[in-house]
Order: sequence, then structure tokens, then C-alpha cells
Amino acid sequence: MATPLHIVEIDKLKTACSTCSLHELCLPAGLTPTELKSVDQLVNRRRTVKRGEHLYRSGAQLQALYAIRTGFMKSCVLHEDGREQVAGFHMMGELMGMDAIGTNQHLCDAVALEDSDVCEIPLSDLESMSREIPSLHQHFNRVMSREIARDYGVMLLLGSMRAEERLAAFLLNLSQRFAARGYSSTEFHLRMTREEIGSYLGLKLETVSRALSHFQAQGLVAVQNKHLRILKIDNLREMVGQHSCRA
Amino acid sequence: MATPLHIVEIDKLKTACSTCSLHELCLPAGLTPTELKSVDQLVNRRRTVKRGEHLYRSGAQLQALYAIRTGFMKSCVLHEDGREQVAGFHMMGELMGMDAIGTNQHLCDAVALEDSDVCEIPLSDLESMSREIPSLHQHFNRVMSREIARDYGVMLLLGSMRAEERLAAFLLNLSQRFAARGYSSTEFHLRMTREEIGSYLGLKLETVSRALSHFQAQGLVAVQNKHLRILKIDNLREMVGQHSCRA
DNA sequence: ACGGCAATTTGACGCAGATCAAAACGGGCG
DNA sequence: CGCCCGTTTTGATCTGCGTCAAATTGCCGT
Repeated sequence: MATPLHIVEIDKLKTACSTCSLHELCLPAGLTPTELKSVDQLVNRRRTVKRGEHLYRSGAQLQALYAIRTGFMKSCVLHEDGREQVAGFHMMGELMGMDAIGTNQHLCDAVALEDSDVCEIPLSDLESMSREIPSLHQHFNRVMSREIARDYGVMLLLGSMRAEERLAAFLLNLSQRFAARGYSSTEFHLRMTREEIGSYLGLKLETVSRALSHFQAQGLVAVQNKHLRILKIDNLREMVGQHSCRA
Repeated sequence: MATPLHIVEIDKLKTACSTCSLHELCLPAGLTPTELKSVDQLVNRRRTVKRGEHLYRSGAQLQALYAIRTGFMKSCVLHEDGREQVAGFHMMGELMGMDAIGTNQHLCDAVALEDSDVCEIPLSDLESMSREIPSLHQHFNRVMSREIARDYGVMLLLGSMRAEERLAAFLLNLSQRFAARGYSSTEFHLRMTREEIGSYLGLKLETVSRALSHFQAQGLVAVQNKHLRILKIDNLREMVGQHSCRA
């Protein structure tokens, strides 16, 4: 009986935002050290989600928001008929579950693409603490707003780019987010399948595969299975800039 | 000198949330009468935007959020190359500008599709008042969250529906929003052009036109220019439900 | 190390929707 | 009231990407 409690204690300790390397990127970004201490109380539980497992499911009651500490996840909206549309990929320091605040019900599934650790942030605690710490309140608004801004970008992509432009935009987005986390911006591991990329980009897996092959043939990237190296990042940027745009 | 001031006074009066017929739908939804009185102070300016004019432009500094009082607007994301993607249509009681909170800069243009009246809500005032009125804070979070949820729906539409499914989903969405405002759910005026519908749905105007004609031929709707009557709403619902889904 | 299954690649072909074109319509303004 | 220009409709044709298929590769579990 004592042992599990002890484990929980250790978990709590490890979960503290104030000692977390992501605190500049995550929810507590921009807080003073004192405020950071308070926020530590917010995150009172950590959860591990193994590759392929769900963090939450569409329709489930909102229990908490989740900040990704390590790992990689996707969220996908489900059709009635079983088909799924990937609405986003999420990496460490990012917050998930914000779509559920409006209705108290998740409207997408959150699935781990590799073993992941997340911090649980009960919404009610976040709201009450926001009242005490205005800059937390403000920062949370910004995080939600940025999610809206991201979504607008995805709409732009889905609504008016052609296949290779979409893929280029996708790779550049990943590149930039890895860079922001101190990883290489030109060489990384794609944790999702071609099918998942395709779903996110509104394309079929074959089209994604062909586009990647074509990029490789042009010398823009070097792909080997899920390992990707960007060779000519400027050319990719150009592709996204200038649309010959069909829609 | 006295006259313009007087006009402003009258405007202020008319702008009060507590006397606004939209307060159940808009930002102050769910507040007590006392709280509502406080929120009146938030909305200290009203603005008229004529058909075709911009409420704000992409890249502009965030001045305030805007609640639509009357009229109809679109927001569109711009490509570097001048093409535009309509990210949403907005009607009375809806809040615009939330995408700009994260960066303090608007990332889309807001254009009136008919002469519109909007209430200006300075973000800083909203934030400070949220601290005093928890339910306002909570409700604002919900409004932002619902925008995220809406965006996920649009992604689903753009990423995995075929042309006629998209149009059906669009019509049903309009129908539902008009109904929520006490207008007919089956008969309304399309304030946007076929091209704008197409841009929103990731289709070309000709495709939108053809799809509408096809719906009419099937007896699902009656269209005459911008006037639309939904005849078989259940059939439209079925269309959106069951995808033969290509992406 | 090996077997089996999932993921990826590549090719051939088809089709939904884009593109091009032109006619019809409608609404705002002089 | 009638003209003009922007919007819409409809037709014909083209094409990017989806679909189907099959071969290849790589990864996971035993």
C-alpha cells in the first residue's frame, strides 16, 4: 500500500512545471518563478500513453487538458461511417483537448504515435488559478488563439494547395516545430504513417508516397522510410509560396 | 461639436449588451443581470462596416475583438500570391478576431458581405473583467473552444468529403445557425457569391453552381439566385452522414 | 534469427472536379 | 427605364489525384 503512494509522489515531483525543460514552450511560458511554483499545483497527475493507445476518445467527457511532456500524438475527427480525418499532430510542449471546452465533450480521438507522457491539467483548476495569475490567464488565451490560427493555416492548405505544396508545407511545419524544441530542423523522424500524413493533408497515401519520391528525385529531400532529411529547404519554401492554385 | 458627441452617446446606449437581443447568443451568454450590467462597460464602441469594406486586415495589429450585432461577414486567409481562402462566414452574435490573440496580429481579412454593425470589445478590458466575473471568463473560453471545434469540422469537410457532401454540410450549417437566431431554418438568403462558397469549401464556383443545380433537380432544394429553400432537409443530412469518401 | 503482417513504393487506369468558353441573368446606376 | 458589368449557369474538355493492383521492404513478436 505504501509503495504505490510513494511512486505517485515521485511522479508528482517529476511532473513539476518548475523543473520541466518545456516550461518555456508549454502552458506556463512567460510566468515568473513564483507563479511557476503555483502552477506546479495544477499539474497533479501524469499519464503514460503507449503507442497506439488513446489518451481520450471522441464523445468522452472532458476530464482535463493534457500537455505533452514526451512523445508524439495525433488527434483525429471521426466520420459516422468510420473514416477518420487527422486534424493535427502534436509534440512535446503542446496542449491537447482544447476543442472539448465548449461542450465538455471531446470531439476527436487522441492517439499516441509513440509512447508518450502527458501532464493532466484539470480545467477547473486552470480556470481558478487563471483568476489568481493574470499572466497565466492571458497565456492560456494565447495558446487557444494560436490553435485557431493553426487551424486557419490548415484550411488554407486543404482548401487551396495542390498535393506537393501541401506536403512541402507539412514538412516545413514539422521542421520549424522540431527546431523550436532544440532538435534538428533538417533531419528528423516521421512518427506517422504515409496514410496518416495523407489524411491530415487530404490526400491518399499513394499520393504522399509519390510526392515524397518526386521531392527526392529533385534532390529536395532524402527520405528513407520514416527518416527524413531536408536538403533544399528554400526550394520547399518557394513551393508553398507560389501557388498555381486550383481552388 | 456637441452634435457628434451626442450621436456617440446614443450609440453607446444602443450598444449595451443588457438591452441587446443577442445577449443569449453572444459573449455574455449565461451571465446574471448584474454581471450583464458590468459587461455593458466592455462594449464601449460600435462600428458600422459597409458591404465590401474591411473590418480589419491581415497583418494589422489587434485592436479589439468584434461581436457582430447585425449583418454578415467573411474572414479570409490570404496567400502570398494574392489568392484567398475563405476561412469562415460570420453572422450576428458571433465573435471575430480570436485568431489574433496569440500574436496580436490579425492573420485574416474580415470583410462585410452586407452592411454590418459590430461591437468593439477591447481585449485588455475583456481580460480584466474576466478576472472579476468568473462565468465571463469561462464563457469566453468556451467561445474560443467552439471556434476550434468548428475549425475541426471544416478540416473534416475539406479533407474528406466530396463536392456535394461539402455543399450539403454547408447548407445544413447555415440552416442551423439561422434557426438558432430565430430565422427560418429552411428558407434564407445566401449573402455570399458562389465563388466565396467555393473558396470556403475548397471548390471552384462552377462546381458549386453545378452541385446546387443538381440538388434542385433532385428536389432537395429550390434555388433562385441567392434565395434558397431547403425542401428535403433529411436527405441533405443523409448525404453528409454517409461518405463514399475519397480522401 | 526468422516468419508474417503492415507499410511503402510503383505502375496503369479512371473519374471527380478543374479549366476554358460562352450564353443568360440580374441588379445597381445614370 | 435601359444599359452595363458582375454573377451565375451550362457545356465541353482536360488533368491531378484517386483507385486498383502487385511487388518490395521493413518491423515486431516469438
